[in-house]
Amino acid sequence: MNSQIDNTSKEKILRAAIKIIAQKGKHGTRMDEIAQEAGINKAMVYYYFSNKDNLFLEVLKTIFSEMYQHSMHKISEDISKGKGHIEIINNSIRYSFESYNKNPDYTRIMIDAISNGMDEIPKALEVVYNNSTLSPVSYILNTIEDGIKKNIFREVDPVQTMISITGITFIYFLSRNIINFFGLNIENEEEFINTRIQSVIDLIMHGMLIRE
Amino acid sequence: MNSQIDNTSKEKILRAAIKIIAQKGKHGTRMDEIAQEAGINKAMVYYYFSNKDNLFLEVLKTIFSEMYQHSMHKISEDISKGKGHIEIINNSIRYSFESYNKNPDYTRIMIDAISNGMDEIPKALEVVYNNSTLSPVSYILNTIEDGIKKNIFREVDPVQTMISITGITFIYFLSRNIINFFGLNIENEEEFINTRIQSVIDLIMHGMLIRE
DNA sequence: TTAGTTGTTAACCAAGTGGTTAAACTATTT
DNA sequence: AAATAGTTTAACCACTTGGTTAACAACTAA
Repeated sequence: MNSQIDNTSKEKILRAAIKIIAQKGKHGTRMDEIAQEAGINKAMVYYYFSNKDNLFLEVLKTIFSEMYQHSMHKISEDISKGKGHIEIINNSIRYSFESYNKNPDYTRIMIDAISNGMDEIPKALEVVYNNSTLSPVSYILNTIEDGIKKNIFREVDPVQTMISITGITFIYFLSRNIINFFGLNIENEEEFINTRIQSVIDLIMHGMLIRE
Repeated sequence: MNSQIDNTSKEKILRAAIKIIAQKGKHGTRMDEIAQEAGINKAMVYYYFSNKDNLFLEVLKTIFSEMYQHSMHKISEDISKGKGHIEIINNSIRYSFESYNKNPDYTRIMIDAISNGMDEIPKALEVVYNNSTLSPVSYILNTIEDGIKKNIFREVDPVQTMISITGITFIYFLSRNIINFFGLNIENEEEFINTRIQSVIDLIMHGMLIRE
């Protein structure tokens, strides 16, 4: 109902929870600390979110749906503009980078939830997927499949390629904190990410495109 | 000193800790639970490992050094056998898959530690790196660089490519527990991993090799 | 004005939680 | 056999933690 700045207590708690959970993980996070970060009494957290598990579920729902919507919006815009297969794939890589980079807290929580195969994930994804059968994943998959039919891409396995693209875009944000062990010393991160995007697109396109 | 079955209390605690920490993360793990899993009194955990932080550090050291040694051994064997650039890269991808697949507990703890950029990581890596300046990473890097000079590989950025290879091999083990959201329903995992390895090598090689 | 609903707080509690201790038990050394 | 050092345990403790409660304020509706 309140699409204003939404500075309600509930929203403040949610934002505080995201911040703390990103730092310390679900188990490492204390309800008291969330309340403190939000600047309100701990009882309020229970008033609005019942318990820790439920709060965590709401956090996941928020994260998945926000990230989903960001990618979904941009990709479907490209498709409706009639952009070509190559550009759609390349842009989807860019959008993923944007998304992960813009929301490091979201990314951290996602990694944690995914790698631990948390039970909450299916529930969180329900919210995201229940309105449409379409998703960024299905868009990319269709683009790859169609690109193969039209002799733009080699006969790669679309699902495997999809997984590979996800991994190749995800890895930097997963290992951001220890990236120096790759022998890197990143001074300007924005610049680094741009060269990384170029390098990823270069590798994937040479990997997928038909040789002439 | 004891390279036997090493069924000492200390070793039992370490193995129990790895198992529990993989399941519940560092913060979610209770010292009591580790003791119970190891079948000994909790005080023994403190006797051998002082405190939780130190136990966790020892766990990380064990994991990193075991995984490091496995890859290191296999890659340097290939190099000393005089294998070619392409085969070295392809095999290193296979070895990573083997490593991650054989030790899911290790992989989970690694992901957790890396994504949270834990302070213990540098300390844990010291143990691994202090004896030699060589590492699996440096071997791959050198192979890529040399392959470019010899006109086998395209003029890719070696470090970026190294990161990409890491991501592409890692992603399945990161998302293993929610892989069905990619539209997959894996019945025979061993078989799946083999097709995944093939697909990864195919994509990377087409991405790297010079076109003729 | 008043009665109900919603939002907020300080104080509280039972169940853990990491960590300790003192005593006992078991090799090993002299 | 006695002293020494290493290993193991039950019981303990101070403190934290998720969750509750009862009273109170503030807004809303009649």
